[in-house]
Amino acid sequence: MPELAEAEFFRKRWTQAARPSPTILRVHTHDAKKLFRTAPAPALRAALTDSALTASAAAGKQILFRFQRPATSVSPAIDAWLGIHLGMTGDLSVAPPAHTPRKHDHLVLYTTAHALVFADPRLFGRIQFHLGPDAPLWWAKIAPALISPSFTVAAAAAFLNRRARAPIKAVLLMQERFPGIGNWMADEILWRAAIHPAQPAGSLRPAEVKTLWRECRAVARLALATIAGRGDDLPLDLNTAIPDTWLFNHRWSDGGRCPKTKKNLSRADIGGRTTCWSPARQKLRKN
DNA sequence: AGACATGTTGCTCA
DNA sequence: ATGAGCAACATGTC
Repeated sequence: MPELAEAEFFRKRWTQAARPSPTILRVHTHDAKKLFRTAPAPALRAALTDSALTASAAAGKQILFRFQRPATSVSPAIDAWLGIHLGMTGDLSVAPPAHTPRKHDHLVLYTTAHALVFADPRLFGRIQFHLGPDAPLWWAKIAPALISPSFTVAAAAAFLNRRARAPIKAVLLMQERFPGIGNWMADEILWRAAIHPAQPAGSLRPAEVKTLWRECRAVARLALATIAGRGDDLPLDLNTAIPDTWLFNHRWSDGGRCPKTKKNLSRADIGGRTTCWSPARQKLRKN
């Protein structure tokens, strides 16, 4: 599921649920080695048990939760960080405190009021774990957010030049410069910017690069405003949340019409992903 | 039955 | 060394 706005939605959902009773009484981990590759489950369980969820953040498609436990006469203080990447099918939900873990519930944190559930059927997600007063190194190295002042048109232009021969669609999916953009956001951005997804990144004119940069920021802002919500526990239904004036609800199957031109949309594999665009407004330019 | 899926990574080849 | 392209990962759904 998750691109940047959904990561923020899920972060809020867990954080909100933990607000009244932040202490984790019990931790369930499912035997999914793949998910816990860099996070030894026993150490994670030991650190999180009796700790309180005290802070959280989302960056790109990554989510980070901070857990703290003050020192007592019998145990030292704990400062632990839980990183979650939701992959393609990951989901953070909130269940009653008596929740019995289901087949794909790989991590469940129990408080007095709730069970915080991480489920992921396809196991493309990642769980990371870090001990210490500072956030982990991998978190600090995530590229600047699209909506931050550090995401400049110059930085975007330089990156496009470095990836000059790759289709612009593939370049927008690169997290090292466009954190949080996934398949549907990339298509939405290119559609709004009126740039053909197969256009080589290095062939964009300066005005097009600027438009692309502006639409990256606009779509990131709009997606956050439309999707991230307040973290309530209603199911996240993007088809309902996202207006039909976006490309989003028209892109999934053959036969869709462009909301701007009313002409037929095209679909093809570009940059290794199914891509949808409006030929009437996104023209491939041969140099 | 078969195609397809909102993601990443590790491998090849240029 | 760097970049481009692709298979692989694992499971559910249409």
